[in-house]
Amino acid sequence: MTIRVSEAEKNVMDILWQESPLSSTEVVEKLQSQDWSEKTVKTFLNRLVKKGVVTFQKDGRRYLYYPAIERDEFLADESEGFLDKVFKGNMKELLATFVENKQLSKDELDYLKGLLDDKESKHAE
Amino acid sequence: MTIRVSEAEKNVMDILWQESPLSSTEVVEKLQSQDWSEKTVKTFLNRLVKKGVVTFQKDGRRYLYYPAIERDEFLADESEGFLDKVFKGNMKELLATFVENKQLSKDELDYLKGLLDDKESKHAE
DNA sequence: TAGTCACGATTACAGGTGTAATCTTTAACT
DNA sequence: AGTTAAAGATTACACCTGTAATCGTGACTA
Repeated sequence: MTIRVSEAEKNVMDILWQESPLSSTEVVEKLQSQDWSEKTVKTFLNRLVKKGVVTFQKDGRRYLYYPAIERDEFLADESEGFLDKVFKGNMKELLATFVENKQLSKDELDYLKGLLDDKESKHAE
Repeated sequence: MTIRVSEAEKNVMDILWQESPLSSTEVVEKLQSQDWSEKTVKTFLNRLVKKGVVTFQKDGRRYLYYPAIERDEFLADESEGFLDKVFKGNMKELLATFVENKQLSKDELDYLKGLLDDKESKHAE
């Protein structure tokens, strides 16, 4: 089940998660900031299809691509892997690192507190 | 400055961060659970030295290895990269994903709240 | 002192990744 | 209908990674 999407490919997925289906040309356009050759982007689309994380429908001579996995599922998966690999599963240390090293805005702090309160109340149940 | 340590190599770093300096043989022993050949471990040590993240002192015919980078610095770096690459810098989404998907113990929740209170008070200053 | 052994250095090799260029096919234009 | 341009398919190629095996050398042993 472990999804294997490389870093560069991830940028392509992000585009498709934002909007789909898209033709390869459209994906290329939306990735202008990456400064990749059109060929490069098409290579990634191809690889993503082979990996089973992108599918397509034919539309005449071209394909319309769309993601075959959910963004949320993917993020959860990546996060789990990161926690395990970098922090050896130590959630407290991970959270501490993020909270310590990035100075969070008051907004972000409050948001996080809200999340925690939610969780805490579920514990109470 | 961006540190580049592969996943397998990271296991070696973890050993050295726990205790150093260590001879290659000692590192191999401490990595038994990984079920790697001794040769493999030595390859990693070599690569880590070439990457400049591990150094050594000679002790007769063998080397005593120790980390050349701080664990904290490394974790902060990796975390920053992860936030950017996977969550495109969206800290709130990252936090939500972790807090939602892993069920935190009451202990972890309290710990985290403590951190937040600390931070919040600094905001007030 | 000759042989062996253990250590680091060098080499190996397949699969993944970044980054394209070239090939093949076919829809579309003249 | 013939030509062309664009789309996807295939091929390229160097570097990184996982996973070792082999080489060269100096230290230790019989």
